[in-house]
Amino acid sequence: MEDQARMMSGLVGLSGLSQADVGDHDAVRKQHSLGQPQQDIGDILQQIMAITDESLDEAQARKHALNCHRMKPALFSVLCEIKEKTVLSIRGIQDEDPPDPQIMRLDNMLLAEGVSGPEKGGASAAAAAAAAAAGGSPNDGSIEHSDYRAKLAQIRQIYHSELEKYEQACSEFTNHVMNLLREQSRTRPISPKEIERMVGIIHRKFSSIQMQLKQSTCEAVMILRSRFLDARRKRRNFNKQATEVLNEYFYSHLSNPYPSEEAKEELAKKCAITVSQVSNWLVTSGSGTRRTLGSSRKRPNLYAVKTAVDAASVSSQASQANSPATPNSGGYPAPCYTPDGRL
DNA sequence: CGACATGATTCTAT
DNA sequence: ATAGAATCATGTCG
Repeated sequence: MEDQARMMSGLVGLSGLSQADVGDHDAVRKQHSLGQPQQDIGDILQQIMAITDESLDEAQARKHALNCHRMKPALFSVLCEIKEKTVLSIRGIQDEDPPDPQIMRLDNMLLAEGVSGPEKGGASAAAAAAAAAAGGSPNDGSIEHSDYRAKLAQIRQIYHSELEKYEQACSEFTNHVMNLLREQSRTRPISPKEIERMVGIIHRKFSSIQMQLKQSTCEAVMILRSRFLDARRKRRNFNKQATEVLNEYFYSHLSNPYPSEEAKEELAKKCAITVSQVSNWLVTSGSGTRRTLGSSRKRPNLYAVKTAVDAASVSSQASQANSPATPNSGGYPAPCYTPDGRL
């Protein structure tokens, strides 16, 4: 409202009309009806004030008429002048746009999971999957892994296509608004700064959509993880050779079944399993052995291992040892089952 | 299909 | 913090 008053006074100065003349609409109309040329300004103002009450078509026609009006450039420059002053006052309140911490968290997670960021799956993942499918042992978990990768790639793809859609929509809308503002800037003063600010506002509005997208993607990844990487659900028995190696180690180190990291790595490599699997195995087997002698729950097959170890000591090839599924009907060698006579 | 085997995880006592 | 026990969940075999 105050702007309007200032605008009026600006125009007054421009056109030479007195303040009283502009303020008094009846007087303006009277003067207009008298056909005095200076009354154009008052007339324009009237039309501008009334434009919002008109229908779209009418307004459009009126706009065009006003645009062609001979006083338009003068009016426009005054508006610009006024705008220049008012813009200075709003300049301070905007600017800072700290990145949303929530978005940052989501971004970090997506990056960590390999959903966003550089394409690192791609060919190598496909190759790994192919290798796993072709020759991988069914027990080494690589099939699950490749399955996981495939699903992750799927999520990744959906995420990117959605993000693309989002970005397209956002830029389309931004462009639309910018064009609108540019077009309007022919009739009212709009500084580039203002357009920039509007773009910022639009982006902020859109970022909530982006957040939703990222959030649901994160959720999908979490669900996928819990389903696929929870090895308990995807337990696979180790292959024969692996259990043999582990058993052999276990019984030759019964006195101290806590291998160093290097030793575990060695075992893991031999058995084609992970180090943590080796640890797990030792934990379960150890407690199982101590716990189950005499119970129905047999952990490592002592008889088989003993023979395996014996055989290994002769031929250094434990492969021809009795199968680990050796009959337990014969029972365990009872309390003194350790090769080194302990326990 | 049910019982057992077994790798992984969680709980507990030290 | 850690070892060991208990438990869980899935695999395997008859």
